[in-house]
Parts: sequence; structure tokens; C-alpha cells
Amino acid sequence: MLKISTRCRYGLLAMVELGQCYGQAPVSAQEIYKKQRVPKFYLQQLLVKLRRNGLVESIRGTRGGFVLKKDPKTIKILDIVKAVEGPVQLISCTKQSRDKCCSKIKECLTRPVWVELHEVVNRVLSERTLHDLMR
Amino acid sequence: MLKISTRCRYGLLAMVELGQCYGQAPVSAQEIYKKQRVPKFYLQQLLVKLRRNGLVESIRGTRGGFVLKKDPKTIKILDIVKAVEGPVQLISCTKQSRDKCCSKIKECLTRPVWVELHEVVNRVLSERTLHDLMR
DNA sequence: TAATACTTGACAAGAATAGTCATATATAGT
DNA sequence: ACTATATATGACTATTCTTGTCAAGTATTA
Repeated sequence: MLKISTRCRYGLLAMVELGQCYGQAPVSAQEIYKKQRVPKFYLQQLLVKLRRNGLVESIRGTRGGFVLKKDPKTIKILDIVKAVEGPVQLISCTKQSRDKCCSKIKECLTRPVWVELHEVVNRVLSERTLHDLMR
Repeated sequence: MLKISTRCRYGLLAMVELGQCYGQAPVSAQEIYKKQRVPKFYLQQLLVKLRRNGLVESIRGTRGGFVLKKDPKTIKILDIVKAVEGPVQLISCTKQSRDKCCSKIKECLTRPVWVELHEVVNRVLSERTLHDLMR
């Protein structure tokens, strides 16, 4: 059904929250999950992934929290999705991953639709930045 | 990860096969799964769904099989995906299903991306027909 | 040193995916 | 009428993914 996962939704919510406070004091995980009503421990997990992918920085201790590591204008939505979910790979037979292709790639009449879908999704997520979502 | 399911892939493969023989003799499930190397019983299930959704017609008995019920030019890829998987619903807060929305729809800063993604996917799948995939 | 906050890694329930199978029914050809 | 071929239906199952939870540890500030 191609449903957007909660991982994606919560991850982006968190990033938007951090975006709103860009340049200011760090925002704690607690502030985010209270404001956005997302599960505490689940959110923590996602924040760790965002940190490991270089999107946010964590500051430990009292008055600590998370801050964006880059300007919201330079953060693509795709970067965020990739960070919490891994690559957005609608099919395995793309140019990027030739190895996983089935052997009938050339004769495959259905492939063009899936490729187009794959490309269009990645394009939309690449064109929009975190900044575009903020007011 | 928004991966295309095998349901979708196999369903479309089957429809393309039937499309190739449109106007000719019925194609048996066996012919399809042998040619496309998809699991026999799984394919049967998908064909039943395609029939129940009015995309194909089944003919029982010897020399039976399946035929398209409509011209490939009038069958949208979206119709096929819907038949085997149900509606393509990337998020639950769309215009179509207001009821399932969260209460914060107006303040939700992340929603626009998901809506755009939802629309773009549905548009691509609606614009392409089965005929477009055939040579 | 107490309180706050992130870190790490393991664990688990539930749903979805992918696929199987037995039994029944229908039809064509002989 | 009989047989071989084909679909119909519904139940069943293994595996994976999703969506979390939790405990114990580390770091920092006031």
C-alpha cells in the first residue's frame, strides 16, 4: 500500500521542531515528544539515527538536547527519510543497485512504471528542504 | 522504505501477459507462472482479486484461463494496484478520508510533503495504462 | 552530588508480506 | 459418462517489518 511509516512521520516531525529552534538553545527529546505526542522511547531511537547520519547534534546533560547540524535550507527531506529508514528504494532493479536485479531486466515490460515511480518519489523528496516546511 | 510489494509486481506482470493476448484465447494461470517464474498459488490468489475487481474474466475448464475484461488502453495501472492491494494511501489524512485524520491537521507542518508524495504517486499510476507497457 | 538528558543494545507484541495447500467446482473433449 | 484441465474458496503458516518498550550506563550542569 506504500504507506508512509511512523518512523518517517515522527522523524520529520522532530526535525521540523528542531528547525523551528535553529540557532537557539538545544531542544530536548522530552520537549518534542510532549509537543508532538509521539512515543518517548521510539523518538529517542529516531533521534539517534538522525545524529548518526549527521543531521543533528546531541548535547548531553542538564539543559542538553538536540540541535540541527546544518541550515534547514540545506537539509533535503530525502536526507531525513534516508536517515531513519535507509534508502528509498521502491524497486531493487535501479541503476544504483544493478546487482540485485533479476536477469530479465531488458525484457521486463513492467519495470518502466516502477522505475518512474521510484524516480518521481526520490525527486519530490530531494527537491523539498526542511526549510520549505517551516513558517 | 516504500518498497513495491510482490503482490503489485506479480499482479502487473500477469496483467501484461494477458494484455499481450488480448482478443485471443484465454491464458491459463499455468502459462503465466511458468513464463514469469512467479509462485503458482500466490499468482492464483492475485488473479482472483483481479477478477473480483472486474479487470479480468475467468473461464473454467479445459482450455480455460483468464482474459482481460477491458481494452488495455482503458486499464490504468492504478486500477491494477488497487485491485491487488487496496487503495494507494500514503497517508491517512487525505481529502478522501477526513475521518482518519489526526486533530492537528491544520497546524501540521509536515503534512504538505506527504500529501504531495501521495498525489504524485497516484497521478503517475493513473496516467499510465496497461497499453503503455506493451510493445 | 543530584538532577537532567542522551546512549546503547536488547527485547517483544502485533501486523503485514509472501506463499502454501486441500478441497470443491466447472468445462471441454472423447 | 468420464477424464483431464482449470479455476474457486478459504484456511493455514513462516518470515519479516513495524512499532514500540525498557534497563543500565554515560555525560553535564547547577
